[in-house]
Amino acid sequence: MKMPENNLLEELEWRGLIHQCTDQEGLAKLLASGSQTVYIGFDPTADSLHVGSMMQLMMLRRFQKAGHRPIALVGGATGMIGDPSGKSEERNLLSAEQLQKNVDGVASQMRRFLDFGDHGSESAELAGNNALLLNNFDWMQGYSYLEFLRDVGKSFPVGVMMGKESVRSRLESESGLSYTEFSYMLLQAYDFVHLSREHGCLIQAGGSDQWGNITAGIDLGRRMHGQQLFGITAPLLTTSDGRKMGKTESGAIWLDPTRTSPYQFYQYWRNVDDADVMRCIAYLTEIERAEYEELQTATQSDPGRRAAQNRLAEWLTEFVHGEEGLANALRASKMLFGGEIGVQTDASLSEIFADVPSQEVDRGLLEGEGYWIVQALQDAKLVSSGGEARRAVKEGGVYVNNIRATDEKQRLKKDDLASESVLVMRKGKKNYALLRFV
RNA sequence: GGGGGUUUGCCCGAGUGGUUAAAGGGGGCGGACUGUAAAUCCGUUGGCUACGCCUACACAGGUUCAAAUCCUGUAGCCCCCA
Repeated sequence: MKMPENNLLEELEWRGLIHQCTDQEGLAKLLASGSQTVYIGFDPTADSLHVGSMMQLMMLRRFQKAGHRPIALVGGATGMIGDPSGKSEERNLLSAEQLQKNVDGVASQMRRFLDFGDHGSESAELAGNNALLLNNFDWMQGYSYLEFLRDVGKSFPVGVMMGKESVRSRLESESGLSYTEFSYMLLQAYDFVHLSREHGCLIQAGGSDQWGNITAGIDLGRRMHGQQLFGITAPLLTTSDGRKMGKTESGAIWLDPTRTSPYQFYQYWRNVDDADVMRCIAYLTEIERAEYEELQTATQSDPGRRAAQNRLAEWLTEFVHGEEGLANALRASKMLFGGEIGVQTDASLSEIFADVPSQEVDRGLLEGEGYWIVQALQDAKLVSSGGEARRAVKEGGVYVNNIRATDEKQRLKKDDLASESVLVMRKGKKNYALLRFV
């Protein structure tokens, strides 16, 4: 068994990953005394993880690398209830089938972050500090309501529960709080106690929004078994103006390449604001302190180079999508940002423009007098009316195969194709659409 | 139940019989600048194969050569009296 390294907390500290900690000195002693077990819960609200959970997975990974054993707990049971923390409204309940699908999807993605050994199940528990993947549905499903109330509910003073931020804010809001969500805290608290008992897990980590739930678990552990448990939370990954990172107008950034392509993933990080980029590097990557400081200096002295953003995007894309994913993202980025298209093959265009929506149109349109550009823009769905198309051309915002079109009367012919059968239409800086002539 | 007011384009908000497809601002979209940024500046922002035509100012009808602008009715919002 690898001996734990002492500098884990130091590392978390310089990375700014310690937001709150129940007993940092005690925790430091505990971690120094030998390999510990730490857990973080993940909400299976979708069948893929997004960048929000990435931070938590990296946290577990950091523990594992330091010689501790991480438990990734997917909330098959708690997911059925819904955590009110940080939510302004009552959540819709997920169906059992959907939940199972989500648990499976999320579990497979975790393998990139954590070493589960050969099994990734409880049987691997004895093998060093292999990670464990547990589902709280397994121990909650058979727990009767009556028993639960006697064992767990008895140790929960309502006064304390009412004092929790997550409960208070919801009670003050219009939407209120259902009894179901009010009870959520008990379930998560019990998870911690269960894990401490069954797996010797004394530490729970999480985002700062989990503080209330974590401390509830610690209290419960003390009341039920006189056990001392530890909690540590990381700050939430927000932008400098206070919004959650990892969200775009079109939705969350997912780890699943079919939901968010490696190219989009790469682009997201490449475009992170200067004010946020160093925090992203600290929170999400394993870039070492020396390089971190170099990048910080580089960002200050020569922000235009965006050394930090590039490094961040490359590091994360490679970590999540592998070398090939990164290579594709880089290639596509180069071409989509002003690169000349020249003569290509259908195959290579399809690969480069994998994320670009495409429309099929009749090949015959290119014959005779040709395919009117205003029509082409509409067919490509880049504009919603002919007027808008004409305007776009007049404004100089239309490009065919990355060459600016200036004449709204222009007709496209076979010679304009970028490959055997594809035309690359673009409006503005980065709105692409492919037209496939079939 | 009685009286008064209000209703404008994606949003806010001018306009009170005739160059009004509707001032101004916000937002959006283009462009320039730049770092695939921010800020700034410029342009544009109903539809139509389009120097013209069509549809639009809550909805329906009316007056007029002509209405977002006047009249009537319907609906939404607001205020006052009971």
